[in-house]
Amino acid sequence: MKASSEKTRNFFQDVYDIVRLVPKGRVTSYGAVARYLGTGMSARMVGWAMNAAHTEKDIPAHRVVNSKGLLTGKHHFKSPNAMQRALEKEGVKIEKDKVRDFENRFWNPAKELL
DNA sequence: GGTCTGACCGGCG
DNA sequence: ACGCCGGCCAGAC
Repeated sequence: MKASSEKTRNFFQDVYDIVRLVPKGRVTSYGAVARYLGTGMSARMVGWAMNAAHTEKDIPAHRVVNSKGLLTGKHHFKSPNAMQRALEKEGVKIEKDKVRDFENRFWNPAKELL
């Protein structure tokens, strides 16, 4: 039986892996990743994992937004505009801190990684 | 070992 | 349309 510490470690690992798999020009939501991991409603954990991730790991956290397509995590980046700039650089248009055509740009791990 | 917070989500007034 | 509320999980003090 694996220790609970290893379990949590997998949780972070999974989040990193999924975010890394997000193709350019696509965005995903914390809730979507959370659901894919089976955490269900605990989408907050996903964002939390990101906080530790984007600083040291090469995680494109800028491709992860909330269910509304809002760049909620931009304030946690080196610069608040860094996230928006990164997304626009990849072809994602941002309008007032929210992703344009969010539903169209949405990348569902549970569906794409099916 | 108890308490608080956190890059969320969905529901309700 | 907007604001407030609880819920849920895991880590930090």
